[in-house]
Amino acid sequence: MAYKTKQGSDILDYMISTAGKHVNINDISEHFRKCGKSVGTATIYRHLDKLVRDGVVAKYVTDNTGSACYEYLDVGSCRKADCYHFKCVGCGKLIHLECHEVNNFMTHLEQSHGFKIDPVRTVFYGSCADCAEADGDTEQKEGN
Amino acid sequence: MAYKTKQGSDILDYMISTAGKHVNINDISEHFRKCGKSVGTATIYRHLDKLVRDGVVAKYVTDNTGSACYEYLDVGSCRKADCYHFKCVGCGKLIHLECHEVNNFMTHLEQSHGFKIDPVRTVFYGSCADCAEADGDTEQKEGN
DNA sequence: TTGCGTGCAAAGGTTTTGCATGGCA
DNA sequence: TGCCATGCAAAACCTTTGCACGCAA
Repeated sequence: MAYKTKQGSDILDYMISTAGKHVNINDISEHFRKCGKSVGTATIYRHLDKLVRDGVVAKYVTDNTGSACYEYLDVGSCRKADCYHFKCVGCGKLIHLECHEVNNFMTHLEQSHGFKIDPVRTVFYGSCADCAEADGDTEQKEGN
Repeated sequence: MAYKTKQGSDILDYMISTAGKHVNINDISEHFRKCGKSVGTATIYRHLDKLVRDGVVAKYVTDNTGSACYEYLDVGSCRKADCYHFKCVGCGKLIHLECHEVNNFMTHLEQSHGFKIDPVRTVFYGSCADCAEADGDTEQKEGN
């Protein structure tokens, strides 16, 4: 992607406009279709792939069935390195998790275990306060 | 699966024999092929699906490309609640992470943030010691 | 005998790839 | 003008489903 193209900008713009939300290929495709400008699926995949490699966008995979979802990482306003994600399997909410303990823990992992965690890729799954309360601990339903 | 069948037992036996390791559909298929008894893919999926629903086996999805991997949960001898997974994005290895700090951290998350983490679904992404060392390249080499 | 489990193949879905064309620099 | 990006369609992949047959109870 050495060249700056209309499609590339459109895709990035759309990702920025959805910062904090999660979108999948279908969402993006549909958005462009609604706007009258249809962008090929392959192009979307190719650009998203690059954005993910560049650390501009995060890719979250929750299931083999269904498509991956992507999220724009607002690297400017938020120190992404200290920012982890927690996804509630109950209600489907994806929550930003900013917490000193996280960093301490990640430092421990790196120093004692040699594991260098990538915040952009790592998602914690579990139940949020609301869902844990309403649900107890039994099996959860797909809330997505 | 109301009936007890040879295939069902074979699949469960194999899962038990690989306790602590991660296998995918292909591994299972190949194992049976080597043993002379070939089991249909659909059958493997169907049984694994049931085992996952029953909580006997965990299913980990790390990427949309590549197949999901499964792990027998030795609920008897191993406190699965204390067992997390770390996936190296460099070499693709999936590593068991057993560490007291993890538990402390998870407890903190639950008590201070109300997040109850599900160990079976949560996978940490990053670089393992080997890959972090040999870093600098975005390429992946086979580390298995 | 009843009806579930099996296995094959086809279908279903997402993602990737090949190739000719169009657009950026 | 020289390449890169695009877009279409086909391929590649994993997973699920339909259906006839075999096997467990």
